Amino acid sequence: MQKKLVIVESPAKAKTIERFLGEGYTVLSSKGHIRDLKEKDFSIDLDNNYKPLYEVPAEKKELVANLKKASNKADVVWLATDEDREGEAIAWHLYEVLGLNEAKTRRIVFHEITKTAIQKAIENPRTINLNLVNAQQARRVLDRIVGFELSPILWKKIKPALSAGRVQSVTVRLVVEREREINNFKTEASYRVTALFNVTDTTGKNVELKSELNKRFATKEEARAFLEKCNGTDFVVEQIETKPTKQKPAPPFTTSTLQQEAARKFSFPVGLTMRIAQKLYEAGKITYMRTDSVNLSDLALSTAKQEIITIAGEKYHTFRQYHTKSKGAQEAHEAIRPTDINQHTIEGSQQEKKLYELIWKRTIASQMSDAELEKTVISIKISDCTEKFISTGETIKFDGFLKVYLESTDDEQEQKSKEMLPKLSVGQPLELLIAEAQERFTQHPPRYTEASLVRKLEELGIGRPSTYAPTISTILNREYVDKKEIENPPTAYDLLTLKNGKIKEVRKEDKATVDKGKLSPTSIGFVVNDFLIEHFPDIMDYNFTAKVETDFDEIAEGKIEWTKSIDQFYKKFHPNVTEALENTGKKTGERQLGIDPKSGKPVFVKIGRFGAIAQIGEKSSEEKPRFASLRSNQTLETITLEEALDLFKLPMDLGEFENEIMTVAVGRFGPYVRHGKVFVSLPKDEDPLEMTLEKAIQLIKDKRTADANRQIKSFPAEDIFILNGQFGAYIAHNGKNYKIPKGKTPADLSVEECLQIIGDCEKIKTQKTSGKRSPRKATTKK
DNA sequence: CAGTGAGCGAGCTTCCGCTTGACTT
Repeated sequence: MQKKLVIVESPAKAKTIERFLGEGYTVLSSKGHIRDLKEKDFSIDLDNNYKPLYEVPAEKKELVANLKKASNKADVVWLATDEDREGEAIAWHLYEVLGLNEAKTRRIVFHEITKTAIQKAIENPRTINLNLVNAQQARRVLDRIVGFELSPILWKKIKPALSAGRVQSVTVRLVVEREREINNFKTEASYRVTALFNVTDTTGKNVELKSELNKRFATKEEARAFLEKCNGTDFVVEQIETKPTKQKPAPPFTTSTLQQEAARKFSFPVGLTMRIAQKLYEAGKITYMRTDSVNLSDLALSTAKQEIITIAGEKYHTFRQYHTKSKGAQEAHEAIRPTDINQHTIEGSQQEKKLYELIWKRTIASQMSDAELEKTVISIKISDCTEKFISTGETIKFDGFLKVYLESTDDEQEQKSKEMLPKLSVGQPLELLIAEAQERFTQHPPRYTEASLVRKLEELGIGRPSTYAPTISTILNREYVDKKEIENPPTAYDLLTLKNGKIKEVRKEDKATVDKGKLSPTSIGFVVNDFLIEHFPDIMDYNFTAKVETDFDEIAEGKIEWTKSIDQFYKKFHPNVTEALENTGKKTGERQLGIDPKSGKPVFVKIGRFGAIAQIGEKSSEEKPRFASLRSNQTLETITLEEALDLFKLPMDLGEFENEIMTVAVGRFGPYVRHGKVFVSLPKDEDPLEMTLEKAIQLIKDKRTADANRQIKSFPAEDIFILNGQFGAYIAHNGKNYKIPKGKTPADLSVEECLQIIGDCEKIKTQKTSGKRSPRKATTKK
């Protein structure tokens, strides 16, 4: 019997497919790319027409060896990698590295994992599309050129270990430009007028009606004048308009919409959403989670239909086929959906359950009928006024998909109440109970969240489903952007109230709010961004990716050679690199804030070796300048002279406690109090400049009790301590930490048992390290 | 882990897209 080998990208997919194919077939996976440009080397031969120098990375050697063994034994090898640029390239690398030949190799693709789809694919093989492979090589080489030529410029001109790239740098740009919009935003005040009426409805009952004026007033005087006009005048129902509207369900999830909705509904960071989705995928609960497609398989469409009819009835079902709108989508997979649509819930962690149910609801809702609504607008005429009061209401005539699921919105404005309005008739009078004119302020555009930034990237066609979450991690790890709580101070506003014929004015205050999980640029982020925009405007253009994608498409269609396309790019790009290296000095983002009133010396802020610093005095002067690091919530761009001068008040002596001096200062890990050799971090909301001796003593005392509780048991003679740590109890000995095996009660351990555990751990460690090293050495020898 | 920013130089850092583990005391 013939031996048949199928290679796919994902192990989970391999398992499923093996089940469908049955006897005679072995299905293995490549786990993504098996070969790439060398990790730490430019690896593009510029003297040899951009020839890429590929290597199998160390961690893939074993896997490749196993694939080679299997393919040598096989009579036929099907390369079933994804149907997109990257998938085609993986197939080609497999072909090359495994030493396959045309006679025994078949290239197949499928977009859904069903028995019929797979069998059909097996029956319709093709050969590897080298044009598509070359489009991928162009993509890969371009990204390497951009990343590995730009990053070193930043190391020289700004700070070591920074990075730049086609995707990450424009991502940072989005955050930087939004922050500047916010900084330049001028809030404007206006007066919003609302009214509460008493009215008799068509059944003769007395009811209340809320209404809002169709105009806002720019000044308090105008608002007051209007309320005076309202006082004692007549109000009449002028018009009642009802119109039916429809609401459509949202399409099934793609990676980016899943990330957005999990963020809105559960506040999940995008990385968490992906980790949970990966678990669900590996357990066979959902289809592939890195996709840009909204397409559902025929099987999914028909089971969804049955399910909807069972749970809600025939009229709730509407057959819908969705089409991807996002730029550069490659649609190698289905939308994200439950593999088994009959299953409404699953077993698993709370987070897994939540995410699964969200996916289930979204999938089901996407095949349900439109919701039918009726919108009612009542306009109220005010005697002798051109302005009108307007009441709007909405009622659901048929819930349709709303029975299951409603997509959330990012809109932070208060949701307008969608209540039912009373039945009234045109011409009837209303009695005004209260009218209020409230001062409102325009809001600056919102900072991006992880998820809203991903949405923007997708909109611009920048990045891919597999890179959205990692890109966010990169710009956070490089400290170009910060995810932190941003406090909005309380805002005071004026409120005019007309009641019982009198107008009263009060000053009120909205509570302070805290923005959580919002992204804002750091000082480094600002400086790197400005440098790149100045010298590499083409790369930093939001349309750069879209432009190169059209080149890649032409390569894929065989219209142009990939090396020619890269050459055109490089000939323009590289001179910019040389120019930036040769003709620019250090870029520090230096800014003079003013003069220090004490010394009369100038005060600067700039990027130093370890980040943003403030500086008093100049280097050239006789006296050395003084330096102080900026706090994590300050940036070069926004810090004021006063705030900068405050930084120099630290470290500050607080006084003595137990014959030791106490100081307060700000270190690498934030503000702290020091007492001799003991350090204690300040609580989050505590301002170091407000620190007193009393508060500092309390902090030290608190730390002492915490330390005492930390210790479960100790054998000082043997230098063994059983301590409570972040991840539970552990043993500390000779400067090292050891895990306590499961099933042991930490408090009951004896010295002997502890020594036993320490001995065992040491043994395992040496085994692990030697075991890992030997095969690697063996492979490198070959 | 709780500074640092004199200057020099060696040696290091870096991209995007595919994929899944190993692993926290």
